[in-house]
Amino acid sequence: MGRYAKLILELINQSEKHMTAEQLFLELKKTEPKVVQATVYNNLNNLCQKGLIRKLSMENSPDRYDRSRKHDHLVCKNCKALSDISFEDLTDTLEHQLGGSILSYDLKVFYLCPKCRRE
Amino acid sequence: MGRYAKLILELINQSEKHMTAEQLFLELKKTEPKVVQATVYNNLNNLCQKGLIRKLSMENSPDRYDRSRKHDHLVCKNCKALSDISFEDLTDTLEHQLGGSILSYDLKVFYLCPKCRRE
DNA sequence: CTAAATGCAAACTATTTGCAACGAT
DNA sequence: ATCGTTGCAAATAGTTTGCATTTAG
Repeated sequence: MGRYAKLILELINQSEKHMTAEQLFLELKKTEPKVVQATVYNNLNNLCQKGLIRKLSMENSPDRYDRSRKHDHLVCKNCKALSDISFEDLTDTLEHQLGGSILSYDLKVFYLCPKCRRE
Repeated sequence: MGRYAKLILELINQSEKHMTAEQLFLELKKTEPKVVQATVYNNLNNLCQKGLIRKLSMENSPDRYDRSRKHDHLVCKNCKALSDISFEDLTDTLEHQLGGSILSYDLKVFYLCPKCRRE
């Protein structure tokens, strides 16, 4: 695994931020001024393929990257703020209802974050 | 509501296909040869805003459009085929676990479709 | 008559690709 | 020497925007 791949993986694992490729690039550039965007994109794709990180497709905004550990997401409908949350595992329930086995699932729960609720 | 908006809405409501903007454009063009892509995009955005249709953000592929009626999605991890499904409503469970109210949720369940399972 | 809808071209954002150079094994 | 990694520039895909024109109420 390349130098940048390691650093990018650390950035993703050490932050709660769900950064976009652009944000990761800017962050990485602070310590690695020579890095270019394409390298970040390439590394992100490699890491996804290896299952080391997870890509989150968002509506009307660039993809964000997240740890690969299984968990769900809470998304503020208003400001789009994204936070990790672990709801009870639904695999059994879903498999039972489907009548077959599933590989995984992606659950985004929309709500109004405390800040937006006060408006 | 404009002429094209109505037709696009019908296309989405009458098909199970979860078409992309491009596919909808091509479909619409069969009967309305003068329509251009930008118009389709504009109408799709309008319809989304009015809550008449739903946009599905997919990983590594263009957005797809779907009926707005609440339901979940089954996605084949292999061929990306997408089908509608209604799992039992989770709102109460999620609200209970979250300890607060939610607006909605988006659930994508990944599996291998019958065709891909045979390989 | 007016506001909304459309066509068209250009702009834009996010991302990918090709290729040459580099670096570590 | 070889192969994966990087930088760079150009290309691409998907989508949006500005503006003049047309259409419908």
